[in-house]
Formats: sequence, C-alpha cells, structure tokens
Amino acid sequence: MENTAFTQGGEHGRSPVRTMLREAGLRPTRQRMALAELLFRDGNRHISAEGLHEEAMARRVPVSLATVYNTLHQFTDVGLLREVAVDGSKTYFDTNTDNHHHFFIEDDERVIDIPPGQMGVDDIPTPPEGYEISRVDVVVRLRRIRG
Amino acid sequence: MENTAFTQGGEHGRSPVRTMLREAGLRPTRQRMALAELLFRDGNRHISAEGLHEEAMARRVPVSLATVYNTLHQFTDVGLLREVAVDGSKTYFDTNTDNHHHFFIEDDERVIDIPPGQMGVDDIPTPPEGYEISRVDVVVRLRRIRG
DNA sequence: CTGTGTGCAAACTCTTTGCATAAGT
DNA sequence: ACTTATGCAAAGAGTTTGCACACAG
Repeated sequence: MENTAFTQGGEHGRSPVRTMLREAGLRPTRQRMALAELLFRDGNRHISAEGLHEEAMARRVPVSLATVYNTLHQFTDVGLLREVAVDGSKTYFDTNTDNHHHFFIEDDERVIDIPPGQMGVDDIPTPPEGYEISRVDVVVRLRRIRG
Repeated sequence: MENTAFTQGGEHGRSPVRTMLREAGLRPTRQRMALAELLFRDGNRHISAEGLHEEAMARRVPVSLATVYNTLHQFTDVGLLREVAVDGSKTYFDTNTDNHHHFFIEDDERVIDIPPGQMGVDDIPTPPEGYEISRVDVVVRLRRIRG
C-alpha cells in the first residue's frame, strides 16, 4: 500500500508520519509519531506491545508501556494496524492491514507473513443465522525440525 | 438423558472414563475422572479452564482451579484434548482432536466447530528451511449482524 | 508404604485503568 | 486557554508454581 519513505526522527518538517496521523484523525504527538516511525519504517512487522516498548527504549524514545498499549490500540482502531489472531500469550500487531495469512513459529512465538495469493480457503461455510463473517484467519503453525 | 454411557460419579464399576485414563497412562483419580466425565459426556465442547471449573463447582465436584489447569494440560499432552488457537484472552480446549476448523464469535468469545470436509485450504506454502508444519488452523471470525 | 496428585495461596505475565501532570492546537 | 495525551503505579485477568497433605496402587 503506502509506506514509501519515512523521515528518520523527523519532528520538524512535514514528515509523512505526521500526515498519516492527521489523516487518521489522531493528534500527532511526540510519542505517536515516534512509535509510528518505528512501526512503519521497515516494512511489514509483527510486534507485541512489549517488543515495541523495548525498541523505543533502545532508541532512547521515552514512552511508557501504557502509552504503547494505548497507541497500538488507537492505531488499530483507525485502521493503521491489525491485530493478529494467533494464540500464544502475547498480542501481536501487524503493520500490514491487507488480507493475508501467517506462519506462526511455535518455538519462539514469532509471526511471519504468508505472501498473499499463495494460499486460499475453499468453501467457507455459511455462518450461523444472525452472524456475518468478520474475517478469515489462517495460521500455519510451524515447529523446528529437530535432528 | 443424563449420561448415556458414563456412570455418574462412578468410582466403582469399570467406567469408560476410568479406562480412557488408564489407556492414556494417567492415574484415574477422583478429580481426573470427574473432569473427564464433564468434558466428554456431551460430545464436542470448547471450554476454558475457568469454565470447566465453574461447571465442576456447579455439580458439587470439588476441584481446585489449579488442578483443572493441570488436568487440562495433562489431557492435552496425552492427546485427549486439543488446545484451540483463537486469540482472545482465554485458552480454549477442544474435546474434538480431529482435524477441523472453527468459527469464533467475537461478540462473546465463543468457539464453534466447522464440520470437517466443508472447508479446505489450498496451496499451503512451503515452510521456511528447517521448519515443518505442525498444523494449519483456520478461524472464521464472526460478528453479530446488528440491525 | 511409596510416589504421584491435589489444594491453596502466592507469584507471574500481560494488559488495562485512574488520576495528576504535560503537551498539542 | 482548553482539550486531549501521557506517565506512573496500582489493579485486574488468566495462568503457573511451590510445598504440605491426601490418595492411588
């Protein structure tokens, strides 16, 4: 979709991140901009709140964990992120909001994209009366071959 | 209409539950038998630890929540149960260990079986080097149609 | 008897919340 | 200024763990 070039650490100037937030109807605060930058700079990512928080700390971006959670949920609400439905204890957020599915590496609880168009689901059954399909998630669970 | 094949509270007699546990290599203790009875009496179920615990309490079966957790995991280890991989905060256990997929009703975090053979997955991509497929989970997420 | 299972409570992880302070427009 | 976001710490859910006692074989 979008994310072409992002201005590193760009507070000033009209960074695309700032514009992205404005268009999403979110006030471009320091924290939101910094997190958006981390999230969307490097292409598609699958990250947990804790992971993003650590990354922010590592780059000396002062954000509290609570704000990371808030921000991830706000981004999800406005369609900038998508929550990935794999089990495992943590919640993962996906910067790729297009329709696609995932590998889930059980050994280290990591999520990888399955490129779209490579896999399809056949004959999705009709939902029960009164319900509609919100989305279809396919998770191909992987385990390391131990030899 | 109570239990068909299972002897309620059956300590004595050779209840199928007792045999099932023996064959699985688990000592048929009171708690394990009671829980197995609740789990497997009524056909396929998708239940959380908390749900099973409440059910046990309701039927005056004294079991601690810790034991419910232990038991569910032990049953899973020996292949009597399967953990269902939907997201949502709770972990669900499925008494149907065959290959099949699920509807997940987002509104009330409920899991329903999709009958096997009704749906298939095409062209599952080759896993990355060094990994093998543990299993493929399809979750059709449903939301209530609001009028 | 001997070892495994159980119960309880406390610990732990992940996530959410309440409220005073700080920042955005 | 006026409003919304943030940080902190505390609370909350779900799940796990450690250890003394109880029960199955």
